[in-house]
Amino acid sequence: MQAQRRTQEERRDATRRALITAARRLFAELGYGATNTPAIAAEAGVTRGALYHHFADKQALFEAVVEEEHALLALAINTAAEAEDEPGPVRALIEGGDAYLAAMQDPGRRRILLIDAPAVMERRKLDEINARFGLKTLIEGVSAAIAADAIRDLPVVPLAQLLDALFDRAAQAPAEELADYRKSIKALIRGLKT
Amino acid sequence: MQAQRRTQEERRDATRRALITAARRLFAELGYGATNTPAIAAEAGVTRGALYHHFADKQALFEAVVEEEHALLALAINTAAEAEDEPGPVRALIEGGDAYLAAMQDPGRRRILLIDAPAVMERRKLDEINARFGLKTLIEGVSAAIAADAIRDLPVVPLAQLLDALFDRAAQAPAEELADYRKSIKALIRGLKT
DNA sequence: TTTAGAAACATACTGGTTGTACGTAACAAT
DNA sequence: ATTGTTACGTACAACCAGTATGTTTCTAAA
Repeated sequence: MQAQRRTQEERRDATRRALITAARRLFAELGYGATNTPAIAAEAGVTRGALYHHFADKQALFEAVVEEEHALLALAINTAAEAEDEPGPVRALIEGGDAYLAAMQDPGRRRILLIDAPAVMERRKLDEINARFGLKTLIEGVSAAIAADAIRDLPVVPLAQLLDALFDRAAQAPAEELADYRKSIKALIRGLKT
Repeated sequence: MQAQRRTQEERRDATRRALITAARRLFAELGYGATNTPAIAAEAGVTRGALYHHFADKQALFEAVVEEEHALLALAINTAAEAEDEPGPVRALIEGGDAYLAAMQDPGRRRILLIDAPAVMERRKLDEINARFGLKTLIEGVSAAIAADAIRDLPVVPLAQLLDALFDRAAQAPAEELADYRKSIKALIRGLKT
């Protein structure tokens, strides 16, 4: 079969995409440690040479996966948020959290973002990604709520981090207990009302 | 030098201790992934043969380290708790949290318990250890607070998990922001009051 | 107190994995 | 066409986890 002529950028993007997709699949299913580069390359239909041409090492590939997964997650949440009509700032926080929990129902996504990423990536790098995506929305939400005098005046970033921690933990709860977690989270957030 | 005669149990305990201590040092400093068994054995002053005689694999050694670290953590917290005189159940939760945060100021401990353990160990095993130590205390505290009608009636275990998540996140905050985190946590818990 | 057996190690080896060096093919520019 | 550059493929070296096997130390019974 004759290889069709492609521009370098097309070639590059295609194999990068194949690699990231394959890696995401395997990282999600097996975890970072149990996933090896031969398997990733095979799943992507390329050789390890291609992998190490596009990514410095296995960790760099993982970081690319994490970045994309965060972007997809943010997309899912924002999509859900735009469907809602403007509620109060406290309700917005709770509903945003619900959207987050819904988007986190994929076990692979949990494995990558909540379990492996903190262990594999440098703290700084993960924080930076977080700041650009999920946490950013939360900080804005908390800020708005405080500005509207809807919740107590507390340090914004720490409070946002804590709410983030609540949702992260709830996301890892067994599905049948999710409702109880949501109930408690609602109570915790509502307790912040002025 | 003549090897003094030791009982098997003494030999066994001594090398197990040396291995766990050495492993704890290296896991704390380098993380699980970057720590290799030759380094652990060298640091412990034994060979890898001894390591694999006492532990099934690297992961089993790590789990032993986690178990001990959790025990030490619980010990530190309980010691601090007994120094306090009996406060109200809500104050008890907050002060218990402060003791936890104080005991978590060791970066190696954070690395092992909060970063690596969730990624390395099976969920079930880690949950089981948690249930025996830190979380157990929290569940009791939450239970007592609800029984005393000091906080709202919410599902105990989920709420305890969520509070645990709060403290875990706060423990990972930069030292200079710890005060802000504690302030927000206090507000969140106090907001649960009936 | 010798001796058989078991437990506690040490040594040697194997398979697998990561990262690199180097070679080749595809595209780009002149 | 050719020359350089980017995208890959192949071969290799280092390392590491785990195992198999040998050796030493302790235990206990004869």
